[in-house]
Amino acid sequence: MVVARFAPSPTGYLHVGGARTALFNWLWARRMGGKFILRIEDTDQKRNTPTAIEQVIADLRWLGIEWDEGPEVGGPNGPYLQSERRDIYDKYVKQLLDEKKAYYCFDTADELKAMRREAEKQKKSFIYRRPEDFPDDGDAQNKRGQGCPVTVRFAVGRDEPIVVADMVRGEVKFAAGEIGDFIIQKSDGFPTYNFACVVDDKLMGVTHVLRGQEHLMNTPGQQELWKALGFGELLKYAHMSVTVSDTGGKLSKRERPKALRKAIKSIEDIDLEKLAKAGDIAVEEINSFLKGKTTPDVPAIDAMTKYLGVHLPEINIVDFFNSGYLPETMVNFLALLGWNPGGDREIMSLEELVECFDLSRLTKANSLFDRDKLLAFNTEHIRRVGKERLLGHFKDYLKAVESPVIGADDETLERIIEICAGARTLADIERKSRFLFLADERIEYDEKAVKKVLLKNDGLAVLAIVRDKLEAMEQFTVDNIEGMLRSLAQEKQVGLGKVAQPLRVAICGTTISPPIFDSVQMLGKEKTLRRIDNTVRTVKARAQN
RNA sequence: GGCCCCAUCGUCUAGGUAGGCCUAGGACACCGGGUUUUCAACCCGGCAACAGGGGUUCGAAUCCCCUUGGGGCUACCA
Repeated sequence: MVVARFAPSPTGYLHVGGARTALFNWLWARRMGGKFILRIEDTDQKRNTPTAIEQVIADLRWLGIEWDEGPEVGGPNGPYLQSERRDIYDKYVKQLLDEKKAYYCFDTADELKAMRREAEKQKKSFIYRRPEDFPDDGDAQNKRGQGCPVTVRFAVGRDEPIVVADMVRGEVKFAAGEIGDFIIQKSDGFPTYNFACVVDDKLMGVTHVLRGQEHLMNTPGQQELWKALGFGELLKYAHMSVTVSDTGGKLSKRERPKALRKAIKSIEDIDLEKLAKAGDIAVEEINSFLKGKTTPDVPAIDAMTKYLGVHLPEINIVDFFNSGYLPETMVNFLALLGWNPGGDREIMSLEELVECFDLSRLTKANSLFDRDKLLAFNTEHIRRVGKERLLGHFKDYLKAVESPVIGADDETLERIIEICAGARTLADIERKSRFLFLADERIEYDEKAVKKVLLKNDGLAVLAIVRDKLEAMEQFTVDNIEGMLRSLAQEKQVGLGKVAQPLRVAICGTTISPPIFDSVQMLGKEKTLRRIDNTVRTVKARAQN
C-alpha cells in the first residue's frame, strides 16, 4: 500500500510551497487508495511557534486535505509530534553508536565555522574530518561535564558513490566522499531533521516521499542512514521542481515582510509611533525591522499592513483566504505547479485531480508562481463552484475580514452573489456590496467620481430628476427602476450611463457597484432617497469650498 | 567556492521516455475590435517560443556533448 506523508515544521503558517507538497502527497495517496499521514516535525525548540500547528491544520482542512493519521485524528503509529518521540530516536542513536556507525563530537560552533571557512578557501566541499578512534560514552560524559557541547554524527559510507533513484530526475549520483558526516543528535538531545525523518518514515510505514527539490541534497545522507539502520527496502523519492517568485528565487514567506518594509520606506512622512501602535509592537522594533535586522511576527505584519492600507503579495494560505480566493482555486492552481495532466486540461476539481494524478507527469523545471493566472483561475472557480458552496465560502470570508455585509441573511447574500456574477474574488463581491450595509452617513465619496459624474454634464440636475421619479414610484421593483431610468435616458436623448452614473455615485460613493437597478432596489426606496439628499448636500458644500 | 538540478511564446505548459503527425497546440498576460448602466465578466481577432554551438541521423523541439543562463543545497533549520 502507498503511504505518503506531509511533515511540516511548526514555524509559522502553511505557505504556498508547503501546501503544494501536502497536496501532492495527498493526491498520490488518494489516487493509489493509500494512506496519508500528517506528522509535525517540531525538533527545533527555538523555532517552534505555539499556534502554528493549529494554523497549519486549519489551512489544510480549508484546502480539503484530510489525513488518515496524525494530530487530532490519531492512528496506530503515534505520537505524531516528533517532540514526543524522543525516546524512540534515542534508541536508534544508541544503536548506531554501539555499531560504530555514529560517533560523538565536541566541536563548538566557532570551531565548525573555522573548518568551513578553511574548506572554502581551498575550494573544496566541507567534509567533517572523522576521528580515527570514536570517543566512547565516558568521553562524552566527561566533555558534557566540562560544559562542552556534545553531538552525534552519522559516519557516512565513503567507499562507494551514492545513487538516489529519483522518480522525477532519474538516477542522481553523488561521488564517494562527497557527503559529509552530518549531525543526527544535537547537543540539546533532540534529533536533527535528517535523522528523525528517516526513523519516522520507517516506523510509520511510509513508502513514497514527494518533496521539493531543495531536499535533493539531503536524500543521499538519509538514504545511507536508512541502510545503516537496517530498514530494508528504500523509500521511493520524487523531488519536485521549486516554485519561484516573480521577484526571482524560491518563493519565500520572507517576501511579505520585505514588501512591507519597502512600503513603509516609500511613505514620506510616516508616523512610526502610530504604526507601532497598530502593529502592537515597539518603535525600536520597527526601526530594527526597517534596517533589515529583525522581522516582526505575522500578526504584527498583518496589522501594520492593514493600517497602512497596502497590499502585500499573498504567500501563506491564509493570505489567499483573506484576499478572497477559493480553496478550489488554490488546490487546482497548486496542483499545476510542477505537474499537469497532459493536453489542455487546466480547470479541475479536487476529485478530478485525484482521478488523474500521476507521478510520471511531474515537471522537472522550476515554475513561477503567476498571480495573474491564479486570479483567472479564481474567476473561473467562482463561476463554477455552485451557489451553495460559494455562499459558504463567502460567509467564511465575511467573517474573517469583519465585513459589515456579515449581517445579511442568506437570501440577501445569494442575491448579492448573483448580481455580482463575473467577480474575480470574494473581496470583489464584498467591496461592491458593502455600501448596502453601511450607515448612510458613512458613505465615502470618491473625489474623481464626484467630479466626473456629478459636477460635470448636469450630473446633479439629472440626479434631482431621478430622485423625484424614484420618490413617486409606487412599486419599488427592479423592473420599474430600470424602466424609469431607460425612458428618462431616451427622453433626454442620452445614454443610460448619463442617468445611471449620478445615481450610482449618490448611493455608493463610487462608480463601482453591482448593476444599478439591482443596487437601488436592494438598498430600498427610503435609503436611496436619503443618500441622494446626503450626496447633494455634501457635494454642494464641497463645491463651495 | 563546492555539490546537485533544470532549459519550448512575457508566464504556466502540451509535444520529448517509441526522432518524421510540429509551417510547434492550449491557458494566463498583452494588443486590437465587439457587447455594455460602472467595475468585472463575456465574444471575436492578433502578437509571441524550441537559449547558443557542435554532433548522431535521410530527418531533431525530441538523442549525445559543450557553452551560456536560471535555480537549489552548502546549519547542532526543517
